[in-house]
This record gives sequence, structure tokens and C-alpha cells, in this order.
Amino acid sequence: MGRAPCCDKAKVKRGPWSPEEDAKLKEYMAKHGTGGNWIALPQKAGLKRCGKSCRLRWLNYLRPNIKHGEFSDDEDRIICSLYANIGSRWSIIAAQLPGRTDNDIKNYWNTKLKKKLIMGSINPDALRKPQQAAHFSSLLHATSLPSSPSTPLSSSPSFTCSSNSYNYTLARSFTEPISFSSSPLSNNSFTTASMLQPQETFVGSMQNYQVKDNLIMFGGEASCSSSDGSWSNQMSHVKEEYEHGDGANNNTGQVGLQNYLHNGVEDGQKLMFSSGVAGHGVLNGWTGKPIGLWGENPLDYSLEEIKQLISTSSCNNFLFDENKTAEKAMYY
DNA sequence: AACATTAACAACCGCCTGTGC
DNA sequence: AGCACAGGCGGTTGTTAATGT
Repeated sequence: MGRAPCCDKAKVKRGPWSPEEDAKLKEYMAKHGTGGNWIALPQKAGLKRCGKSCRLRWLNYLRPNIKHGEFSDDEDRIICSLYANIGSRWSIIAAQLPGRTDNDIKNYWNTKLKKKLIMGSINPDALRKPQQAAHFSSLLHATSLPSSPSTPLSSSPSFTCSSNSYNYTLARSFTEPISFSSSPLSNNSFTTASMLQPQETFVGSMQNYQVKDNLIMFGGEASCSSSDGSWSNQMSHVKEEYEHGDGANNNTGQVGLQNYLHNGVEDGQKLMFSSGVAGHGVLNGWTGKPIGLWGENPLDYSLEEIKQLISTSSCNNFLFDENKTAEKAMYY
């Protein structure tokens, strides 16, 4: 016996939404919000629709600040880059594209972007790291991050990026992965000062880290723009570390999180730092488990590799694919 | 003009997960 | 601990408009 349906399909309307239904839902949402219960909403709003259908209509179409229409080249690049890194996790990808919904991106990928890539109408150079990223990469390698005397890193960090996202992969056994700032200027924030030159200090909001699957996301507006805000409900062990941390220290949260980063990162878990809105030239960084001995070579997915990914659709998340890693390491 | 095909995207489906009891 | 439920998510299907034959 299967799961009971969420509503009586004989009694609910299906198919495209009429302008009248849209107006009703909009009006109800403006006045009452979801009230924390989508299932009960249609009845209250006077709609003969399934609650799930209302939720979808709202999130994908009626919600304010939804961006419709053509995707920009920057958005293309972000989608390609993220797809190459994390696969078809559309909600995560959508979180990096303010105003876009996961459904929108998924449709765009399936109908246009995939073809664009295969047809070669996307400039391969667009998927490679830009000059700024190269500079950032060199800073990472030049600074003391990997050279903590107490615990050597098990491998060199790797680095990759698209036009405005930076993927930085650290070894597991680091002792100074991130320098948490104790300055009053950076209340509730952290910096990666040990990685960057002062003028490039990377500050992220400590209030905005979010946990999902094997990803821990820190960041500003971009990471808060998930199509439905669901991540905000998914704070777990990291949040706890942040909130309780080391009681003897004023910078409780920072120390707690630092401890977590030192000790608690599990296999396959990655950290994502975002300091602003994707698509506006901001800095994102990924840290996580070692994925190989890259040395000074960037882990950078080329057009050909993304094409290959598309053609082998079973390969959904090749960032974590050890074989792929080894293959690349050998290649470099 | 009529029909077939393709593209685009809205909507649905069913599984999974988190939460409250 | 176990269950039920609501909501989230990704895959898939349905619908419509545009284009080709």
C-alpha cells in the first residue's frame, strides 16, 4: 500500500492557474502568509487547489522578486560551474542566483543550457578561472594557511572558480583553516585573514550559515535567497557549536565553530562561504575535505568535462568521485 | 491550411526528511 | 522509539506556442 495522497484529487482543480486564482493566492499571502500550513491554506484562501500546488505556484511564480526571462551569461556560468561541482541540486544552485527558482533553473538547464554546452555556443574560457581568481589562488598558495607548524596538511589546498565563485578545497587535518576575527568590527563574522591580504579580507556573516546534506553554507544575501528559505530551518550541529561553543571565551560562537571545523567536518562534507550576491562579482569560497593532491593546479571544470558530465548523466556528483580525482591528479 | 514536430515552461508526482506528538 | 504529517526536493509529465513540412 502506498502513501496516502496529500489531498483528494477528485475535489481539487489541476492544471494551469487562472489569473483569478493567482490573485486570490497573492491576496491571501499578502494578508496572512502561509500561516505555517500549506495544506490548510487553499481552503482558507478559497482556492480549490492542493496545498502543494499552491506552494509551488507561490514559490515558482507569484512570490515577489522572482526574475523571469533570459538568463545572463553570468548566470549561465554560475549554473554550469555549480552543476559541475554539485550536480543537479537545483535548490542549492538557485540559492546562488537571486530571483531564480530551482524549477526555473532546472527547466533552463534541461531545455537550453545543456544544449548550449553541447553545441559549443558557450565560450569555454568563460568556464575557466578569471584573472582575479588566479590572483586569489596564488595568494592562497603563498600564505601561511597550509603551513601550520603544529599539524601539517595532508595535501595542498586546491582551488577553482568560475567568473565569480571560488572553490577552495582544504585538507582534512588542518589546524588553522580559518582565522576567526575577534575584532569588534567583525562582530558575528569571521574572516579568512590568514588566507588573504588585508585588502581582500573575506568576511562572512556568522548568522547566515546553513547546513544541508554535506554542505555547510556561510554567507550573505546569496545564500539566503533559496527559493523557499528552507535552509534556515536546517541549522544543526554547526549551529549548536556556534551558539554554545567554548563558554570561557567571549568569542564563543567563533571558537565553537572553529572547533567544529577542526574536529567535526565529516567525510565528504564541504563548506561554502559566500560574502554577497552571486552575479555581482562577489567572492565565494569552498572549503572541504581533500579531494586529491592537486599541488598548485586548479581544480577547474572545463567545457569538455561538463559536456562529458552531461553525456554520462549517471555521474551526478563527480566532485566526490575519487576516481575522477585521481584521474585529474594524474593528468596534472 | 492542416498536421507533425519541437521548444519552453508550468505543474504534478512521489520519495525523503524534519518535526511534533 | 515510533508514527503521522507537512514541507522540500528532483524527476517527470502535460500543455501551449512556435516552427517546419
